[in-house]
Amino acid sequence: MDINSEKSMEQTILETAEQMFLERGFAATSTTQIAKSVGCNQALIHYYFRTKENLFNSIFESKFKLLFQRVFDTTQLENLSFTDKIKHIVETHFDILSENPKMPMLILNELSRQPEQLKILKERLHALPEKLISIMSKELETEIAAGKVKNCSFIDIMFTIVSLNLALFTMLPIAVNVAELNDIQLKFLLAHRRAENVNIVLSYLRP
Amino acid sequence: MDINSEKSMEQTILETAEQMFLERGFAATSTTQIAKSVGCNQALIHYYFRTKENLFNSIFESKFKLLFQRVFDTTQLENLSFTDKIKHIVETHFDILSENPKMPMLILNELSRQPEQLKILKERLHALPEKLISIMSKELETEIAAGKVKNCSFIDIMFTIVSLNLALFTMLPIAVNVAELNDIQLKFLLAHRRAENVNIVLSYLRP
DNA sequence: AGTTAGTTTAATAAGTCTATTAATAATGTG
DNA sequence: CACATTATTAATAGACTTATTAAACTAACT
Repeated sequence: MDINSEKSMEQTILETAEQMFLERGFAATSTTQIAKSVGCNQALIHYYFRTKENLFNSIFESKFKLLFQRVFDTTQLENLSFTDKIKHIVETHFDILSENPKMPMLILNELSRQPEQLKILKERLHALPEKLISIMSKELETEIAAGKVKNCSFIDIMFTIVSLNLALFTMLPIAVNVAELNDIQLKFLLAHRRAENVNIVLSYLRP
Repeated sequence: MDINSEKSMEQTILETAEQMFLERGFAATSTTQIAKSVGCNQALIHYYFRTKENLFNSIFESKFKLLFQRVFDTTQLENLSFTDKIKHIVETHFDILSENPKMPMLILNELSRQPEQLKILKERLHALPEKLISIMSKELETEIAAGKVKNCSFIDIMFTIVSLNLALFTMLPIAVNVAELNDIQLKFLLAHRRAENVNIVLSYLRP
């Protein structure tokens, strides 16, 4: 009897709902379906979270914050050259998305749908990227001045990194279907694009 | 009295529905809402298209085909150098998305939701990219052999182009909100990223 | 004017969805 | 043990959905 088998109903609902929201999105997931999947009465969902929106937001906000924190974590960057820092950022971002491949679509869909939620997140998290941006921007200037890196802004670099990594995971379900990839081929594609995305960004930085 | 003011009801429904599907997606758009927006009875939607799925698919398929054709059109590429061909492809793809900024999200959402529809489109359109791919792959080989371009596959180049352009438009609603961009700033961002995406791909190709 | 084909509407069936309420079961506490 | 709190269920209200049916309206042709 693991202590986890006594997992609270509230926690089970949260975890089940998260999977279902990731799989089908907010609109296409009903509290009835969640309850059925959890194996409890539908009213219980509303007992714990009152509204479906509440349930969604509490899941979404914590998950988003968690991922956001990891993306902007600077502790692993110390003692790395500028190029290696960039490489590390691309790879870390890629790996976080790898572990949460359905999150990009959910974020894009639900933050476009709920601009209020976006404002809340923005206010709550705006301080997080600052450290990374300040460190990298300063170092980028030095590199540019030394002629080691092409003249560009760190924001543009970030934009490029996020674009390359994000797009891969938003297109993945379609790509897998079109190319009829099996698990091994999928794994290969991911490893290949992970390396390629690093290459692309580093090529872009060459003066 | 323009002859267009006598636009058929069927056409009006198609056009209105297209806008609403683009704006809110399939699940969040009801035939009731479409009818209301068109200004007709809700049963009329079903009279012309029988099901909501039918209506959606006939809009989606024709639109998708149209865009797909433009992306893989090769007529404008003749007499251009390899580098200029790549530049032209990136810019054309970007411009097509610019004119249809909401299509990327709709495609990503609905093709993931409807794998059958994806198979139909795949069978119907698989011949279209062939010409472009064959031309470009051949030329790419020559360039690589001459040491003018880094060793890579055309599929990888395509993947990169689509990623960079697609991601911009999927992130755009969020970016505009977060950065609180006005129309002029938005226009500037788009022009800037259009040029930047070309730069990124061309940098990547440098040996 | 009368018939017909095509268009549009009103009414409604059958189902799902969110959310609430009241009743019951389980658990903890003095 | 008795009481209070918490968890869970059944039942249901009320709104909204897709889709169908039959009736009404419109325009064209004979």
